[in-house]
Amino acid sequence: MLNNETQLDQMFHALADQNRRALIERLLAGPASVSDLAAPMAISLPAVHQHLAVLEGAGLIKSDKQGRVRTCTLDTAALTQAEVWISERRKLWESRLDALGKFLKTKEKE
Amino acid sequence: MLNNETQLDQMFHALADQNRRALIERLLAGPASVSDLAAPMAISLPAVHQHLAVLEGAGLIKSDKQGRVRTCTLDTAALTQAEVWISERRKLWESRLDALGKFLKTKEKE
DNA sequence: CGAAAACTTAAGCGTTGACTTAAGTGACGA
DNA sequence: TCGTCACTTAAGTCAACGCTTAAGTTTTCG
Repeated sequence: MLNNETQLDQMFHALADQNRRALIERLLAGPASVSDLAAPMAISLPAVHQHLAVLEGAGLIKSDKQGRVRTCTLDTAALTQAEVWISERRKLWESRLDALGKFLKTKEKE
Repeated sequence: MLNNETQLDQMFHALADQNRRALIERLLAGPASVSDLAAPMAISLPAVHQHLAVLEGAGLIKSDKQGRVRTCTLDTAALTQAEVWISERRKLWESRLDALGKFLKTKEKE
């Protein structure tokens, strides 16, 4: 398994592109083939293929080829990892702010 | 204000770098000056400066210069936005999987 | 068999990113 | 006042990105 940091790098990098987020958005409606995914997009099919490779590398989607059709599906395990990273830090910071607020209130009384 | 999409692009892009995440991690312990932030890092001070600019552009930190010292602070408003984007999609997908699971169970009974 | 479908690979091109070193700028402090 | 500190700006390098067009490959179907 890959290093955790590298994992996060790939994940956030994958999410930092509108076209890739659009692909995720489309996949929320259910699995789709590469051409289905490419159809509504303004870019070429090879470009979509490359985006899908990035998403799959980041663990955000899985895909399976049957015959000549590759079907892509969302996989939220990775998404959850990103969400956890963010929420842990947000919470830590917010509790720190709370503590600071209380400290300042205590100070006021003096 | 910037386009929401662009906002997410900047945010996720900012998070997709270990050095920048390390800076965030350090700032969780409280505000710090640019040199404080640069000290434990393996890169040059101008490089840190550039990372801070990216973080600030994404709204992840705020900074204020007093005299010759710039003090940086975390700002989780942006973090929350990223977290919301992710969690909305994860939930949507998971509820879709649940629905699918129920559907398949119903099928089994037939 | 042979053509068309559905990718997939390759090569190339212009842009952006993550650094670096060197050279500023403005604020302290002796 | 003058050197030092704490950045800040500039310029340049090298690799990674996102995209394109062109040329494969493998299935499928008439």
